[in-house]
Amino acid sequence: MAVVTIKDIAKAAGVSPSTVSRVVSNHPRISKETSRKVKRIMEEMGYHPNVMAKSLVSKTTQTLAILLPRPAEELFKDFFFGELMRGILAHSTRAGYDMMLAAATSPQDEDDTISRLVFGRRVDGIILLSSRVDDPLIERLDKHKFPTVLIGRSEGQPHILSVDNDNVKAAYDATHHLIIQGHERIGFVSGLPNLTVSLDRMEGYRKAMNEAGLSVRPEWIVEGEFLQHSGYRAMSFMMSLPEKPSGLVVIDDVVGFGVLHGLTELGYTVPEDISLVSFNNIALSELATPPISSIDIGTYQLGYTASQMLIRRIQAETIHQNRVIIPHRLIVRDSSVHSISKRNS
Amino acid sequence: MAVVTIKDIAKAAGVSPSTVSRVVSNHPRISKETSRKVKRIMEEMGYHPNVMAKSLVSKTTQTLAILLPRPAEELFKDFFFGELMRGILAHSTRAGYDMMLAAATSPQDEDDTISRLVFGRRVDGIILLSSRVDDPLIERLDKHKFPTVLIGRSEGQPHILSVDNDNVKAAYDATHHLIIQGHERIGFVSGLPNLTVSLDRMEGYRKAMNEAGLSVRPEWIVEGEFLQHSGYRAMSFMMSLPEKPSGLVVIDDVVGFGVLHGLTELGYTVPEDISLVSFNNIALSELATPPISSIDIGTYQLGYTASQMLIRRIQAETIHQNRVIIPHRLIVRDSSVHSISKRNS
DNA sequence: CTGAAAGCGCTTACAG
DNA sequence: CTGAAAGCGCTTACAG
Repeated sequence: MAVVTIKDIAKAAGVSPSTVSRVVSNHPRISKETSRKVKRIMEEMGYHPNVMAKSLVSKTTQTLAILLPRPAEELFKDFFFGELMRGILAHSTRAGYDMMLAAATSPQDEDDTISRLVFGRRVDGIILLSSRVDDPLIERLDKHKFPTVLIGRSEGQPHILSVDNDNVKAAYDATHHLIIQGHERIGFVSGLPNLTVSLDRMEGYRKAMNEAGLSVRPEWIVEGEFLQHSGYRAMSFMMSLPEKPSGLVVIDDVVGFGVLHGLTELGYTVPEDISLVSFNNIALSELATPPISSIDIGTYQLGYTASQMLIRRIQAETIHQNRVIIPHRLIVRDSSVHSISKRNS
Repeated sequence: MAVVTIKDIAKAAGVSPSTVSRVVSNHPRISKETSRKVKRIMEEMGYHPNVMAKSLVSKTTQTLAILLPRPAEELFKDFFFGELMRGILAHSTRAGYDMMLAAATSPQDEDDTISRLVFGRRVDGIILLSSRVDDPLIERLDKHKFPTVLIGRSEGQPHILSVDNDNVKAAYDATHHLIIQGHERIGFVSGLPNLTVSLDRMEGYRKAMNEAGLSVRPEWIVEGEFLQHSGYRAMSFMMSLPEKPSGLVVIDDVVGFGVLHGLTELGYTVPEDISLVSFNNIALSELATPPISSIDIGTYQLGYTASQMLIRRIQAETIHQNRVIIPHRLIVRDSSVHSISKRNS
């Protein structure tokens, strides 16, 4: 590729590089005539401004980064992630920002990545996915006042920008839904215990159970990862108990798929034997057999809003709320309700 | 954030900026002592090299871009994409490259994005997803000899680097599998006709049908998008025909989910009434009811290999094959086989 | 309305 | 082993 610089254009147009630069940035005090001529020459010679050089002087990169949580490998297996990306990209593209995807394989690696991207001034802001309890990273970014938006929540840094759901309430609603269907033995298939989302949903589950005066057996609570695999395992464990739950709240639809598959395989019927509600409402939940009841957490909105807040912050606009809660709603499907007429049974 | 530059370090260490630069890049002819001292001071002052400045002089960015096909919005709805990204990121991260995600909303926008990223020298190479027939973009990149890898194939530029499946053979295999199960009326639910993957799979389908002496009715071929929605629509159309197919080859698992759901809803049984094979083998395919037979196209490998080829190309290493074909294999599940004992029927 | 000059933060022959 | 100088491609006060 031939590299055409601003100097080449200047020479060809018989003006100074300063003038070319002003034409490129549509500076107001440039004569129409000069502007037209320079633009024509840029076109002819195939000029494209060097983004790096521009960044260096403007000290801005027009780029954001999404930092994938450590086990990025796993993350992508959860389909929830794609929807989140859609939301983030929709807004950032519109606002003229490029998006960088940074995967970190180890904590050490994560530190290096942050150093490179953030302190190396490669990006203007960063979106953090999946908040862990006591995440040192959040503290580090916060201390340096680097524009950051967290999807989730952080206990240590209450003033950090964040977008989240009310996960306590969401889990409460899911559990309550099973309770009013008459279930008394309700289990909870959770995610990794170091994720705030796991803690919050657990809390909502317990709260609903307590309020209803139902007891929570420790063996009805199983932790795992966000993989169908985990759902399968959790299910086989619970179904081996002398006193089995009759309803399950499951941390994620993919895990829910695993649970459902396992139950079917063991000959149980959903919802007759076991009722099921999970979270995230991924596109395939409604296509499961039976369709899975799920808490829609507004995944796309979550991403869109995160991008919006981050860009506002970068552009030093006033931000009215440091913490935005995206509303959730329970989508009731056949996996949790007997009374809905089964179409093919 | 306080900005510490190489000059600050130089001053504090009592050496020249050149020396600091050499320490940073582990230049061999720097005394152990100087190196140690400078490193200590960098640590103390919190020095991080400015990536933009480095790029400007080195003319390399250590960054790749993935250009999302135009309707990126849709793409993310297909779960296949996440797996592809996993593969791409796994390798690129390992090789020390950052990844940029570029979404283009319109053709115009796509051009601007390319100009900015490629000609603005913001990235060192680019991975193109989803090859369309006669894609002008491929030609443009190829003409400028910009390091590019295409996931898919391009008729116009046979020498461009590409990673692909043998989609003709894959569809042949899928169709043949139905044929040896005794099906004679087999339909094909395709994707958008401007994608090479749609064309190739269609060809394989026709080929298998022809070889077996089976006729292909035009109404048994339906085109749509890669969404469950499309599967649903295709299915209702075909099931309204006087002569319905008894087997279906479906371009994508997500579409397959839609087909399956629709069939179940209409009271058909799979595979007894209709047998089904689709492509991509996404994680949830095996959890469908019944589990969906699918051609595993090695999605992760596809991404991994693309990244590998691109980085080799950038680093000017010898590339033995311009075009790499990732092998596929048919995963037979209950959706296409009567004889497998149904666990719960 | 336009140009000359300085500078963004780094690297790298060229000398020594 | 180390430094001074030039330069990567751009922008932006400062003059005029």
